Order: sequence, then structure tokens, then C-alpha cells
Amino acid sequence: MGRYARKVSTGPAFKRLPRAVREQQMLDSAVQVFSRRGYHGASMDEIAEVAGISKPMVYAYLGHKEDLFVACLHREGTRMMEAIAGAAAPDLPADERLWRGLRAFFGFVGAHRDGWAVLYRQARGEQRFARELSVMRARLVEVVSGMLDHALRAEGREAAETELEVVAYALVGATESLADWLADRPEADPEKTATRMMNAAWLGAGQLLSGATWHPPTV
Amino acid sequence: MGRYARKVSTGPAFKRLPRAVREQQMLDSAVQVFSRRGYHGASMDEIAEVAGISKPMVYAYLGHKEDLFVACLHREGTRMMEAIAGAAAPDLPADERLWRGLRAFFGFVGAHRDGWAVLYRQARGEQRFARELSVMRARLVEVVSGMLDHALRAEGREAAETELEVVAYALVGATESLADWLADRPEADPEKTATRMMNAAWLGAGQLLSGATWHPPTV
DNA sequence: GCGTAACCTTACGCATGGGTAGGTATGCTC
DNA sequence: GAGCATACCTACCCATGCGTAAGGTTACGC
Repeated sequence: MGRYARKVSTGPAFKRLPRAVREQQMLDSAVQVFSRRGYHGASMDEIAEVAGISKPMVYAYLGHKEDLFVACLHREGTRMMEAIAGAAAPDLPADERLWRGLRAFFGFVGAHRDGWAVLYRQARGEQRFARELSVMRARLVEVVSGMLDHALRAEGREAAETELEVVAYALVGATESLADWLADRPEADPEKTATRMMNAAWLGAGQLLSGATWHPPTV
Repeated sequence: MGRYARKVSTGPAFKRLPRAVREQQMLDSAVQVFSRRGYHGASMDEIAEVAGISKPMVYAYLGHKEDLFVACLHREGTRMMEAIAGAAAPDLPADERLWRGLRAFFGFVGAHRDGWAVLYRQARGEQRFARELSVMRARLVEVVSGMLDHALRAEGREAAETELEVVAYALVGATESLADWLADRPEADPEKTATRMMNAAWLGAGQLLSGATWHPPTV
């Protein structure tokens, strides 16, 4: 006989909640703990404890540690893509589309630093999750490179796919890097960071050095 | 009595080598295994085995796992900085300095994909190594931002430190991202990748979309 | 030629943490 | 209010892998 009976004699110390709710709580805790400790550093015990639940429940609902991490990846990734997609407006000029995408992205990272850390700091380097991660990154790259392609065709020109891909990679990488910069500086302003990023990305170092600046459109 | 005596009866199965040589062998193996398996996935046993030596030797020479990893980080990081610094020439125009730095960097990554993986894929996410890593990245950012500052002052202008830092971060991030892109594609050409990076960084998306291109100076 | 330091080994201790077995309360259905 | 699925628990197993103890052998100085 476990100690469960003893606790119950004073009434249940826990609340019974429907599965869907508990699952979200667990994912919240998991994202938090994974982001603090890293994939390996995070223990299932701690995740369960933070969620206010016992370990077997985590296994019952979300499976093994890898499954749990993948679930976190999916949830946070989906949220991020939605945030960005929501800012898109296909018929705007390229610079304004890029600007809106960047602003949405930095806004998301600023608001979900934990999720961001899980997605891009922890998942890297674990080749176990390479597939999941590359799928997500590919979607991002596709969005950006599609945008560039669209803008090019509007001018009657086009470029090799590899070229577009490389530029898109560079853009995504620069943005990720600044996102890290932002995530480490709680006092920094996402909007301002997005503007700076836009300047660097749109104008390039050459024009920046010549004194050119890009300003967000006055809404 | 161990089994050591038995082996010796047929002559020593190993070579006795001076410490300095063994240490380098161990570091070579460690970089290789860390890059393949990740920090946690790598076992001291495997590192020792790859080095053709037994585990206690690793502990005797290079200490605990963390120490060993830091030693890898330092060696590879130093090599990288040397490769880049060797390409620098302070009195050249900014674009050519950037170009040379980029070429050296991509050349290094192309030639030391394992070292690169250890440095930037594995070390991230382990906050244990955050200090080491941020020091190295800061040196990189400092080089880039110093270069930008130098170029600005040459035109009689200047910019706030934060501005320069952000641009430098974006540049470094974009470059790291393309380095990953490169490391995953054995058939890709470092030189070409450097040129593309230069185009994106120097000209910016805006000019690229207008059809501008940057070409490496003909040596 | 002989001691001693440097090199190198096998074999094990033991903590950590993923994963599970087995059992208890609660609420919904009929 | 009996039955059953669901939500939930405590307590444990055990593989993995870091780190070490104890000892054997070879080279080199003197």
C-alpha cells in the first residue's frame, strides 16, 4: 500500500482535470524546464513537479522524453509560424512584407523567450531532432525565399533557387542571431531591434556605411 | 592482478608516446566524437577508444568531461580566430576587409567541419559553456564592429555603439547560419558561399532585388 | 644496472535519471 | 448505487556512463 491512502484521508491534495488541460500544463512546464536546463539537463521529474503532477502522468499523456520534446517543438513552432503568417499580406511591396514579418517574429520571440530557446537553442546539436527542426526552418526559409522570388518576378527578373535559398538562409540566420541578442537582454525593445535588423538586411552594410537609413512606414 | 601481464607476454599492444602528442590525439578524437554525438551523447569511453587509449589516460591528461570539452572549444576557437586574423589587413577598404574575413571564415569551416560543429552547434544550449562561448563570439563581434567603426570614421561619421553591435551581430549570425548550411552540404563550395554571403551582407536585400551584384576583386 | 618517474592498463563504485508496476480515488453512465 | 473508465499516486527497477583505485611495464638518468 502506498502513501496515497494517507493523503486522501485528509481529502485529495490534487485536482482532477480533463486530459486536454493537463496536457497543456505539462507542455508549459516542459517548455519552461527544457529552456532553463537544456534537453539533457531537464529531468522528467522536474517537469512533472513544475506541472504539479507526478511523473507517470507525463508518460501516460505525452510519452517518452523525446516525444515530449517533439511535442514542445511542434507547439511552439506552430505558434511562431502563425504569428508570422498572421502578419503577412501578399500584395504589399517586398520591403513592407519583410518589415512586417520581422516585426512579428521579434514580437514573438520577445513574448515567448522560453519557447524560442527550446526551438533554436536546445534542438540544435541533437541530431535526433534534426528532422523536425529542418522541416520548421525550411518552412521559414521557404516563406522568405518565396517573398524574394515574388518581388523579383514583379520586376520581370528571376534568380536560381540556390541563390534565393542562400540569401534566405542568411536573413533567417541574422534574425535568429539578433533574436538571441534580444532574448538575453530583457530591457531591449523588440520593435527597435526589428527596425535595426531591417536596416541591416534591406540596405546592407555598404549603404549603411554610406549613411543611408531605412524607416518603418508611418502607419 | 589485471590482464595487462598477459598482453605483454606477446609484447606491448600499444605505443608509449610523450604527453604532448597524446594530448593532441585525444583532442582530435574528442572533437570528432563531440561533433558526431553532441556533448551528452559523447561518452568518455568512446573518446578514449577513438584515441586508441584507455579512459583513465584521458582523465589524467585532460581532466573531467567539462574540462575536456572546454579544451576542445579553446583549441578550435583559437584556430578559427587565427585563420580570420591572418586574412585581415587593417588598411584596406571596408568591403575588401569584410570579403577577406568572410572568405577566411568559410574556408575554415569548410576545412574543419567537426571543429565548427563543436564550437557552435554543441556548445550552444549548454549554459555551462555559455561563458566560454560568449567570450569567443564577443571577440568575433568586436572584430566586425571594429571594422565597421573604422570604416565610418574614415568618412568622418560615427554611430552609437549599440547600433554597431547590432549590425555586427546580424552579420555574424548570418554568417554562422550559412556556415551551418555549408557544413551540411559537403559538395558546396566555401568560396562561392562566401561570395553569396558578401552579396547579401554588403548590398542588402533591397539592392539585390534591384539587380545589383557585388564581385570579388580580381586578384 | 638499477631506481624512479612517466605511461598505461583492467576492473569497479556509484549516482543519476529514464521508465514502469501496481494500486487508489473519483465521477459518469444507466 | 453498481460498474467502469479515467485521472492520479507511491515506490521501485535498472541501464548508462562518469570518475577512480590499484597495479603493471618501460624508458631514462646516473
